[in-house]
Amino acid sequence: MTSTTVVHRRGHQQSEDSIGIEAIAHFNARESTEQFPEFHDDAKDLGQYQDGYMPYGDSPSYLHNPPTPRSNTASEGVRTRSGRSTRGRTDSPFSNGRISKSPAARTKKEKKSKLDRSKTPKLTAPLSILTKDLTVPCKDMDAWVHRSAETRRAEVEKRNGYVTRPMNSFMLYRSCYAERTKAWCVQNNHQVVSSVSGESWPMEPQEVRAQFEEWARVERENHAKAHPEYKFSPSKSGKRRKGEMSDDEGDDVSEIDPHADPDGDYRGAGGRNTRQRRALQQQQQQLAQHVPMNDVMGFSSNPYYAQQTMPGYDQSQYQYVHAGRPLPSNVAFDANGVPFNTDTNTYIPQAMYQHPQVQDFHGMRAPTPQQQQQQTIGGYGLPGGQQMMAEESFAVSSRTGTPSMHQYSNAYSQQQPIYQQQYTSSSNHGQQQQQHRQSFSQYVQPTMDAAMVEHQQWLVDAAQPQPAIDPGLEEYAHFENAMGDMNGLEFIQDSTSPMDGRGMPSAWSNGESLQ
DNA sequence: TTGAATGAAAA
DNA sequence: TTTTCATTCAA
Repeated sequence: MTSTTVVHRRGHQQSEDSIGIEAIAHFNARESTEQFPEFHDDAKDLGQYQDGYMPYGDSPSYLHNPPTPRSNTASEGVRTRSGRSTRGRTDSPFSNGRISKSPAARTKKEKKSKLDRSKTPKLTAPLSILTKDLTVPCKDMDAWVHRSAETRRAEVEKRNGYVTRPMNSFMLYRSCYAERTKAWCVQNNHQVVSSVSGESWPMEPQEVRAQFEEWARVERENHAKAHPEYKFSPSKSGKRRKGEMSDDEGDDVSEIDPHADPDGDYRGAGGRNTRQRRALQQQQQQLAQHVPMNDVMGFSSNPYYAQQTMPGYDQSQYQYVHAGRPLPSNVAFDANGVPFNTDTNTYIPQAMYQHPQVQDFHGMRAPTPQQQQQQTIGGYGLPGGQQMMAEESFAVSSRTGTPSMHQYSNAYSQQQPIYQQQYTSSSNHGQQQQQHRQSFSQYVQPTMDAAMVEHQQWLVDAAQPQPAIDPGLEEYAHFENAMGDMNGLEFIQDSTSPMDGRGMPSAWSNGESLQ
């Protein structure tokens, strides 16, 4: 059975994709869910194109070569390490600035998200925010992409000579937040990480994505330097195209399957040369020092972060949920409002979160964006590229009149560009800045509350056993007899005291320790 | 999971 | 020829 994915032209339902976001979009949701299907694809491409492209478009200082936008890649002759630029197809010399909509401009492909969404939390905000206060660190991607050629070659050695592809922006992003995502989801499942990352990625503010795209560019570059001869050559093992005959050549080229665990740290393939491996591990450990993302990238200058230091915001949230911010997904609260992990039935260690910036309540001095930037980006001792990037992003965002339709069906994103504009443009005027910040807070406030409610609801739902059928329904009563104890729902109702409830629904028994 | 790149079908 | 599409593969 070939796993053919039928291409439904009609955007019959993007639900699977954007539904997570949709759930958040209290603002848009009410209107029509219909608007998405048709516009989704186009809007996506356009939006992405702009978003991905513009931050670099004007970049005077950093490589003239913008990273490729999205689907329509390589519009600028991207120099791939393969030497041969992508001029095979999309790189038509003609398509100057124009995305040709030709014959059957189709959605690239229906994606089959094979992940059971019920096991993953719906994101109400990007991971950079949701996991902001987790003590679990982000990976230091800057150090990662700047690995020396020696290190890179050593890695290859470790893989029996297999040269892996450089990570693209999303993979870097995913990697950066993997641990945090696991912590937040309280699951150690790479599929969940992928899914959550994928949902979060389009919600990330431009600065963040631009930063990862920049890192991806650096990664490609350094990868090329380390492996000049490398050329991506995917195996053709896949099924043939339409009319292709299926005859010979079914040879699978892949004899080396260097990877197995998609998520984790690579575990040595051949396990040879222990000494070398060990040295490498040390190297890697040094390189992969963990540094909080906010500090690394100055993301705290982002409105998202700024807003979380708002007294009003924190206060209300703090009152609402004791942690004062979105919590990991498998969190529920006991009768006293103390958070505990529904997965393990244990209380959540305090260390899991920084405590809300209570000091901000009183002192309430959120650093200005400039301060943040200088502290974080400038102080990080980078080649300066990042600082540029940040500035560019701001500049760009200020001329981005319209947020891309697709990616933001939620209130955050729709507001963000607008706010950024004000936020940035007023950076020289303390008063205005204050004012804007305030207004942003006011605007976002209800959103965040809604998000919290949403999340709370999710937590509650998630904490329930999975029986998919509301016991309250009469219909269920009928089925109950018919189905008997088939589902073994016995333990359901002892939710009175969640703490002593032994059996957790299988859905939560993801097992797998957190390393 | 997204994105970069490939090879081949389709226009 | 150029554009579109299905695939592979990075973790």
